[in-house]
Amino acid sequence: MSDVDVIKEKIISAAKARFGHYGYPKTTIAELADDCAMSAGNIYRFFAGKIDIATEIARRESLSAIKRFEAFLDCPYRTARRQLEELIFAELRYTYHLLEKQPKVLELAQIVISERPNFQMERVRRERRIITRILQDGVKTGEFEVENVARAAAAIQSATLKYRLAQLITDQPLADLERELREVLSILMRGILSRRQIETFCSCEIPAPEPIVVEN
Amino acid sequence: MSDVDVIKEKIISAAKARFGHYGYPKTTIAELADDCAMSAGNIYRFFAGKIDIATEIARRESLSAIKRFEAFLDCPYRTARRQLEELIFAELRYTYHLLEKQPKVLELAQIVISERPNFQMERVRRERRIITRILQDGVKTGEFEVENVARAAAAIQSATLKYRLAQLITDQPLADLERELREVLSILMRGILSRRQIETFCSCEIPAPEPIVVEN
DNA sequence: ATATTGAATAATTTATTGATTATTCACTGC
DNA sequence: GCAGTGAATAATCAATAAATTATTCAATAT
Repeated sequence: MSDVDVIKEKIISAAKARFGHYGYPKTTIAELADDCAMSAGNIYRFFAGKIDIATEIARRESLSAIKRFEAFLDCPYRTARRQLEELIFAELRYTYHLLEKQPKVLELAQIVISERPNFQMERVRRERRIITRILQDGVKTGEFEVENVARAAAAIQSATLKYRLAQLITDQPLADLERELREVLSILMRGILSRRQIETFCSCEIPAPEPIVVEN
Repeated sequence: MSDVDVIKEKIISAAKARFGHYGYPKTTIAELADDCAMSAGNIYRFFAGKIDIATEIARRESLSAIKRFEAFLDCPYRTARRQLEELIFAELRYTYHLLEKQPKVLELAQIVISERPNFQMERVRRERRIITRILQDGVKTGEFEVENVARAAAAIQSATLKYRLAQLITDQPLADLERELREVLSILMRGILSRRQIETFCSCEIPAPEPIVVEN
């Protein structure tokens, strides 16, 4: 890690702490500079602007979440179906808890999105790639049967959108959302499972709630 | 219609015109009163407050839209599936065009929702009732096969949420959204059709785009 | 040279004020 | 008594000023 990178990390780290505690607007560049024992002006040798620090933090949070979800690809579940269900449930629970326990994260996300409109695109694409991968596996083993994997992945992503933005759309409690998602997935799964699989269809492969710890 | 109701209508009518043209915030009670040839204070004998006039207008718009969609229940489509598909597509197109052509409607809706948080509840419930009805019909004729009609209706409503709030969630053009919805519905339908129906499944029952005129 | 500073400037936010507007209500006319 | 008024009050909004903050950059230190 280069010198520059070390200092960047120091700034990011100070910003994480302050943005998380006081929020983005209440944090000043001068404070971050103080935390890093440097002058305000010097911050600009490492980041083009305040919003870019926030964007970098959001990017990392987003990447770490995605990485967490990508882990489901290596998880040896019995079925692709189970894998897909676990993935979407994990997303619901993870983001729900994150936004509930760390309200400043939501604020930061909203600010970054409004200033950098295509920030979300990367995350959406990455998430879709995970879904695509699972679908491909399922198709290969004959578990799933879809005309076009890419389009099906997009459809599944859209159909479960509510459970990734839960708190922005509704004030239903988590248990409610989980019950609903269970039903949505049940129908979606039935919609992509192969005829062979449908014969033995049951709607209960979906995992029960379990506590999730939100990392910092 | 009582005297009071007549005057209420006059106020509503003036408000519709002004809210639609200048927007809610730029319209004053004094102007509405003028339009109705009465004093500002007198408005309050008919409505508890400015926001209540807006709420009544929004409620009517919402009811008229729902009524329009309820008409699909009487429409003699070949299949319940087709009926459901037509319904959701109609909702997408209708609200998309409404919000696109009459931006003040969106503004009004957002204001009403923020001031009267459970305003949407009635609409959501009514819409779900339509879906439920179609599902019931389909189950009766053996076209659909679902464990629990009410829960399935809720699931279908959630899974297609994006297409009822399109402009609030994405900036995709209508054609894009229609293509996506086609795929979502294709999967959902496959997920609720009975085994018998699945045998002859095709993914093309969904109607092609057609222009929709937004009423006032 | 390169890294850093801190004062200067530009942009934003906050506070303050003065309108404007929503809402109430004592009063008027029927 | 009921419908309606309009002046009085409360609440909100818009404009301005004041203060703070982001950003730049000439000067300084390493």
